[in-house]
Amino acid sequence: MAATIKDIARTLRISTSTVSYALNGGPRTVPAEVRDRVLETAKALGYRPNRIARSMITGRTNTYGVVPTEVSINLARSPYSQLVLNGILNAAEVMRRDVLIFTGFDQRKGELFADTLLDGRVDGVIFMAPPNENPIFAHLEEAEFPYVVTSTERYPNVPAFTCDNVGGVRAALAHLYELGHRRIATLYGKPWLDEGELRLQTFRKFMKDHELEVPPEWIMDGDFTQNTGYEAAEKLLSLSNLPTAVFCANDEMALGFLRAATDRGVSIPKQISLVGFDDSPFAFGVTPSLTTVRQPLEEMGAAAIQALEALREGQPASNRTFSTRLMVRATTSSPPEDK
Amino acid sequence: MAATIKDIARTLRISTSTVSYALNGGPRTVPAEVRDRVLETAKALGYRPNRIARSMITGRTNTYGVVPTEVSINLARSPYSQLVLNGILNAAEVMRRDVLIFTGFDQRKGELFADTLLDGRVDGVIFMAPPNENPIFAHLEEAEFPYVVTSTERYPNVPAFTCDNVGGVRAALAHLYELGHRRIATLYGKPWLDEGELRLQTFRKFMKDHELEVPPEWIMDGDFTQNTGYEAAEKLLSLSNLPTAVFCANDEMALGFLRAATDRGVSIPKQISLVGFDDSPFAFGVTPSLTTVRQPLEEMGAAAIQALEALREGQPASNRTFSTRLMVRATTSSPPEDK
DNA sequence: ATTCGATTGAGAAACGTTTCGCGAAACGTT
DNA sequence: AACGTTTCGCGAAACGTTTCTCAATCGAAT
Repeated sequence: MAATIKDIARTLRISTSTVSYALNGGPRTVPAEVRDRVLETAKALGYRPNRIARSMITGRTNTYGVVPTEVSINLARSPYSQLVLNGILNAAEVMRRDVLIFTGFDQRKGELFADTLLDGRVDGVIFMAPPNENPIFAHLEEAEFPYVVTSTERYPNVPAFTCDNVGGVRAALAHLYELGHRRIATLYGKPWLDEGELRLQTFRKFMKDHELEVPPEWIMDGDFTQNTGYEAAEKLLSLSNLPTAVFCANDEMALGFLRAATDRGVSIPKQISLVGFDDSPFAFGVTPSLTTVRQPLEEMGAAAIQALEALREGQPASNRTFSTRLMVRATTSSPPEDK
Repeated sequence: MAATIKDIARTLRISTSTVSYALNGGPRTVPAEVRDRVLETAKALGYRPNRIARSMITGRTNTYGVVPTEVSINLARSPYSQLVLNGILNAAEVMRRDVLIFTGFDQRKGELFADTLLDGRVDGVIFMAPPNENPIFAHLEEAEFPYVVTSTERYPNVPAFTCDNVGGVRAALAHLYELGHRRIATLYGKPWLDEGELRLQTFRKFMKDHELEVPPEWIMDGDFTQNTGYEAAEKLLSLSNLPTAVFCANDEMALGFLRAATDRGVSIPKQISLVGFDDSPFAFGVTPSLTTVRQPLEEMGAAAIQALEALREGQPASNRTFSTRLMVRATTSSPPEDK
């Protein structure tokens, strides 16, 4: 049905190689007159190059893969993934690349998923916030397949695009400390993502450095969703021994916390100050607007795909840690006077 | 480097066809003993099937394309796209398909973009909220390439996945009317997306049927982003002649409106009631939480990709209009007594 | 024993490109 | 006129599969 390069060749009674050269301005030159005739017939026949066939030869597809992982799987509920993906897509657009989203990372594990990634459809792959341990990486390594990750530093030899977690958490806690808070709780992300753990460690270190006590029930875990933020808040707010501030490892959990507090008539920030992490798009729009640590997620996504491009050109791609910025808004203030 | 089917054949001194049959449980049977040996050697050699080569023959890729368009291009700022895409991805996951996101729809117009879509990488394509007129569709039509659209009914022969716009708008307006509102303004989406226009038409019809006057300055247009909602609100709120309610064609614009009102000290809903459209994830979380018309965007995305699958099996895929549901929340109340 | 059908295997064509090797023609230089 | 150098064009190999055709082997039924 669809016209091929052979059809053009046959119509013009010339060889397919000549057609190919003409069409591509290929490695060989073709007299202008012939080239024009080829272009003309191509148009007349409605010829469209078949990228699959080309890929067979060149081994290139001009397409990069993205693997959403457990953390980021539910795109709609994860501003993190939305922003990173958006950064990837916008950068891909200017690079004139397309983006293949692989599904089923969690279903088809290890070897099987490696088969999918390595089946020739993409030139490289980005893992968005991959979990700490997964057999897949060993397979990619072995096949010398280009890949990068965001938001984890767990894989030493892999180009990683992360934010300055330590600096970000410190800035948030220093802000609370300066406001006068001494009783600070935290809601961290479960440690299957090492950023969650890293933020918790930094929290612990900060508290220790400032000689502040943290009762164990003030250290709560969640899975980065609003729901777990809500649940954690309910548990925390029923304690007799309340903190005056809470630091959440991401904005979604902070938002859940905020909702729970509002539902229970606990005033934020009058009774409890709240800090999030990410600076999701809604952090500003929420009432009261959320104090949070901004990480440049779109830039990180863009850097990730640009790194793949560099890798593909044979250049070494290096890690990059983006700096964070504390966005002070309306959910933080001095702690209540009494007590 | 990578092992191929030929390597297996050579190692075992059998033909490639036998290997292929063994590997696929192919169209022909292979004695169990041979099959086991093939599978074993495949594993030993680290063989991975090359899907590109397979696609060349079968003409299938098990991948569907998604084209974000002008309206939805900025994934991160468009809850609409996020939800539809999420629906697509989740459905794709259970169908064991992957999703290729095409970039550059607006840069490379018409013919050129058709080349990209038809280059063999995908079995069909979903246009998320495509604009009213675009030459691309004629090309796809001509190539008999499977495609579907969401949120437009402009293309009569194309399977479309939309919501019941007329019913949704009517429900929203009827709600306001019952609360006692008679002075209602609207912020509609620019008519390059026909849903914007459709919602405006329905608004006009409703107002006419109920013999309500609408001064022209109460009919404002936006481009479905928060910013235009904010700007429209600023303009509207500086009028001497204020409505008591505003219907926005999507939640983003409603949110922008809400922010502008808050900034100006105009109380929602006491002074002005506000209704949105979509029921984005944040509509519930915002303060005051937004009254809005819910459309099942994730279901629509899932239906779209399932329709492609049906199309591919040769079954005719039909249009589908999803019903909407009015979510009454805190931005609507009776109009102020005075005046 | 002979025939028939089913099973098994080999070989090769096909998918649509890109690009290499080779020869012929054209050109300019001595 | 002989030579080297470009330019031009053709044919064919290659990429890694799937699947067709054909032939050979094997059982079982006549």
